[in-house]
Amino acid sequence: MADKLEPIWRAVAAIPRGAVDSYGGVARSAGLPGRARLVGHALKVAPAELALPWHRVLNARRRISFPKGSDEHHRQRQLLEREGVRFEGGRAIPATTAIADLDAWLWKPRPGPNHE
DNA sequence: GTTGTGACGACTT
DNA sequence: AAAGTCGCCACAA
Repeated sequence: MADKLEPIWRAVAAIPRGAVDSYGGVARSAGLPGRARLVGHALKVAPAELALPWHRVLNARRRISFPKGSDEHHRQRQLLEREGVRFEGGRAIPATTAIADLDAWLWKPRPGPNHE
């Protein structure tokens, strides 16, 4: 078994339900920065027994990488929606977006007394 | 060895 | 926004 694929599979398995990650993000988590394509390959050849949440991996634009209209595309979208991920204009909105938005609000430089 | 392809991504037009 | 270009590298022919 290729040693490179195992850390990738682990990283994918670690994506929480309702969340999504990108191929590049998974690659970095696996200690293989710049190897996004390898992640795609790893998922393609992943043994079914691992039951990986492969559907939580999208491309950097948070879009499904399969051609729109393909069976795989539809299957992935259905699996994501089943766990609370919504789609707007083909873009995936993770179930944890509310938290991400709050985080952005907390960090956004807003008008008012600000001390550095 | 060389070439083309690809579940990708960052950058530049 | 959309289309190129380039870097990445495993794999098949």
